[in-house]
Amino acid sequence: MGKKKTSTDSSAEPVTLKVLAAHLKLDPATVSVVLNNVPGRSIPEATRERIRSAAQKFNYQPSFVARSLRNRRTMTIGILVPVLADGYHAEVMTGIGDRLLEENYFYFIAHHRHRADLIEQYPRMLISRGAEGLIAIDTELVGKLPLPVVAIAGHQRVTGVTNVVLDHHRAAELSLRHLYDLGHRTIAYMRGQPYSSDSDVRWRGIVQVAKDLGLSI
Amino acid sequence: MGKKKTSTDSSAEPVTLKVLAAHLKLDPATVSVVLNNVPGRSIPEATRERIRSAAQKFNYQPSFVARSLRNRRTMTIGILVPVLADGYHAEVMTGIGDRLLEENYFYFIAHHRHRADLIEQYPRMLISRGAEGLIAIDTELVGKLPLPVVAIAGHQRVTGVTNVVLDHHRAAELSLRHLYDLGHRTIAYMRGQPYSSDSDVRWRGIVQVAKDLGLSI
DNA sequence: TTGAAAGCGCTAACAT
DNA sequence: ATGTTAGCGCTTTCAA
Repeated sequence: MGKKKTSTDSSAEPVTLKVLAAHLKLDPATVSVVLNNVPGRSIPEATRERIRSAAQKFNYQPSFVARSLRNRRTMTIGILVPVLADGYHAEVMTGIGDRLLEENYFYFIAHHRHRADLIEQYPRMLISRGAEGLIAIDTELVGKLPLPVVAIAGHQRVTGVTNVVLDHHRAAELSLRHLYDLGHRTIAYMRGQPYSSDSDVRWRGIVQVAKDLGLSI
Repeated sequence: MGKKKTSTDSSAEPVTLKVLAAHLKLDPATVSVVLNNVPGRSIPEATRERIRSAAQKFNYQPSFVARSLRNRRTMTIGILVPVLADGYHAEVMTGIGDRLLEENYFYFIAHHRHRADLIEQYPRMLISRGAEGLIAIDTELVGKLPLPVVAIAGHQRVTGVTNVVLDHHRAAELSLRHLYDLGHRTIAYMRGQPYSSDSDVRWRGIVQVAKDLGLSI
């Protein structure tokens, strides 16, 4: 094991597109094009192979932040939840997380312990961090946010029932619309527990909106 | 409420530093300097106030991705966990999350359900996403990663005990070192449950390394 | 078949 | 007291 290296390899300078391209004596753009399989570009298979194996060899990992900045897509969702250690919420999060990871999304989780200041602060932070959508679990968001929000109420208050109906339809609208905009056409919905007060109305909202969008559930 | 606006405000073009500066007839750099309270720059309080109130008025939210790219700091940690719906792990995550959020860190969580392919894949994805460190809860990572890793084993296997000791010291080293590098000097450590097999050795590792670094716990 | 240029939004040096 | 320049790492026209 030659050279000096810290025990964490933290000395290794990251291999960017640029260094990779320099090593290949090609332009970063070309490398990018190949690695991303951009269609409609004629590049000989030989070159492609050269590039791919170099990427492999140097263990090139594209920078998601750079890509996000350029593409204006972060593939990131923000999740708001009162506490993490709640069985029901954890199940919901699991379901959400599964779908998200499958779709190459990651998510930030922020738990607020019902502190009003945090409930107001975190959404902004999540937005600032590039969240493309918010999922609020058992969390009453204040004000309208400039991005799609899905509200999942675990312990629905009895008061404000009228809003609940609205919220559910709205949530369905927002969530499905968002996924729709992302190009998804087949969407799984985890129906709530039968004993949960809002499962039913939420389900109806989903079905209704799905029909409007011509989606299959 | 004039103009047309969608119900989600999704039509609103994001207010960047540039548009803010343009509106103020100042340079983006100047605005940035003021909003970030960069020391050692003489800018009249009047101008500062103008900038600040404009930022407020337009609800300017700095782009974390742009900032991350520029500063090479993402303020993001990756957390690996088998499943979310586990009481003990949830508690650990809560503690971690609390500290992280306090320190303005956010975290990605990836749950792998012990699937080997995911355990190998997720760390790369997290790194690619800019995670500055990884916390592996009850997760046996494969190979050395190019970033600080803290391993927290919930269900410690009886075999491989020798590694456990090493791992704990290493974890302590890595985690504390990482926080140390970030400038932290006072660090809270959540000691494990007394009945957990590895609480003790882990604690000793922490204490030892902390002493080496001259940290207070 | 490949490269050059521009720019996402931000900030740190270096002018003015 | 403020502006200009450059560049983080990437991708997308558009040129060669």
